[in-house]
Amino acid sequence: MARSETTKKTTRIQRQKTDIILEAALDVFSDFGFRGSTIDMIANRANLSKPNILYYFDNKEAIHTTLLEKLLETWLEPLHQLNENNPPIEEICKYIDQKLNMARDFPRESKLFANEILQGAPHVLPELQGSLKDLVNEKAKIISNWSKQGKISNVDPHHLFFSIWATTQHYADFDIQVRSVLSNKNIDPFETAAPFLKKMFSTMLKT
Amino acid sequence: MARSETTKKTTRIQRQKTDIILEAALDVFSDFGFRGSTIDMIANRANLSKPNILYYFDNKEAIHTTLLEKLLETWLEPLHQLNENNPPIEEICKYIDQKLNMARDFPRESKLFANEILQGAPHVLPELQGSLKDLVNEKAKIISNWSKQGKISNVDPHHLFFSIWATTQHYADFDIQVRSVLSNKNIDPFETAAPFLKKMFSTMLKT
DNA sequence: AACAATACTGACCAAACGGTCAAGTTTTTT
DNA sequence: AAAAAACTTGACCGTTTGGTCAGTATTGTT
Repeated sequence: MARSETTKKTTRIQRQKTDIILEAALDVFSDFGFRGSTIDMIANRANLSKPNILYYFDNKEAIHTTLLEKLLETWLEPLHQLNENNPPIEEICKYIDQKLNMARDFPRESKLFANEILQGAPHVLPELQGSLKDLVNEKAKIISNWSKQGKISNVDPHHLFFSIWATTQHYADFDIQVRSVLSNKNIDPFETAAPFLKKMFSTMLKT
Repeated sequence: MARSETTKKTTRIQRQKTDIILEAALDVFSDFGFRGSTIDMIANRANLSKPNILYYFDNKEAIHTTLLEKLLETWLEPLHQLNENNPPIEEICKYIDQKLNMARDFPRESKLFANEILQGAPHVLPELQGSLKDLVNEKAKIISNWSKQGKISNVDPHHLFFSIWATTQHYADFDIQVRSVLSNKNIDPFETAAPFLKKMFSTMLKT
């Protein structure tokens, strides 16, 4: 147990330093993956000593786990908002916008998550099979209902979600490839991706 | 330089052992990433001793680089085949099929590539900015021409490619997530993904 | 001011890891 | 069959890395 956890009350310094460490760790982990990152790298980035890092976190994995837990909450939030009673295509487009904005504004979180899934989700597999699966199945029913009611075309709801995740997160996770391929470096990939994706998905969903 | 490289002729044993090592290394690297893999892990998987591995390859990075080079060739092959003179939507669907089959049949290669790009493409950045960019731009012109000729709708060719890559590779790279979310474990994600994706892209491209 | 609680660090340790090498074994060549 | 070439490995080395700890400094409390 980290020494700081032995005290009951969380002090001002504990909150500050914990935040600084997590911020630095997100930088490092998202760039180099879990195994590619060292506590020293995190310490340097945070301007703290290595033992000081370990004063606040039990070990390297505890930092990683804390980041992943925080991430999962915010990651699923947009999907929670999908509302059956609003116009279907508007709702889907809103979801796409939110996911794409997250890829743009939180690329480190996206990469951290991608790294975790690529390695077989060693830390978050239970969550995938639990809360994520439940949430997706719940929202998949909404899509199915819309289809049955003739409000949108007939599509496999799961593959619809997979495609939205894949296409939006791609701009964060494969950023280096996207920017390498685009000849005109002044174009912001995210700005041009938004209308493209919304057009693609809404065209498919139109009856 | 690896001792085996000092000899001019490549012997039977050299070819055999090199293949065995690369096969084992692909297993390991795709599962744990470059930094997460050790030469010992590769040696165990290959049923060889660590020094024996290093008899055939200078160092760990040389194994990795060899794998990436082999990978890039086959990875780009399907795009090379995109032919301006065939029916556009058929050609795109054929490309989607090929990419999806590669994700299904070579998931390790897909993960290896994803890992490399996620970390900022430290080993293949020149290729991304060179041959990949050139190839994509060449094929993007074909898409543009089809659009101008009214054969397909107006779409951004680059984002079209990004979306095809993202959606097809997603089934290999995020396999664990896909399977976690799907409630019916008997469904093969790849089988149901194929018609979904072909429908999505062809609907968007129809004029 | 004095005391206690919290925060911090230099020095250190053990394990893991990439890589080397001398010496031995197997295969190929003559 | 003998010599040469190619192949293999146990033992070893230096570095990196995760983590510990005793002691010091800072902050908060009375």
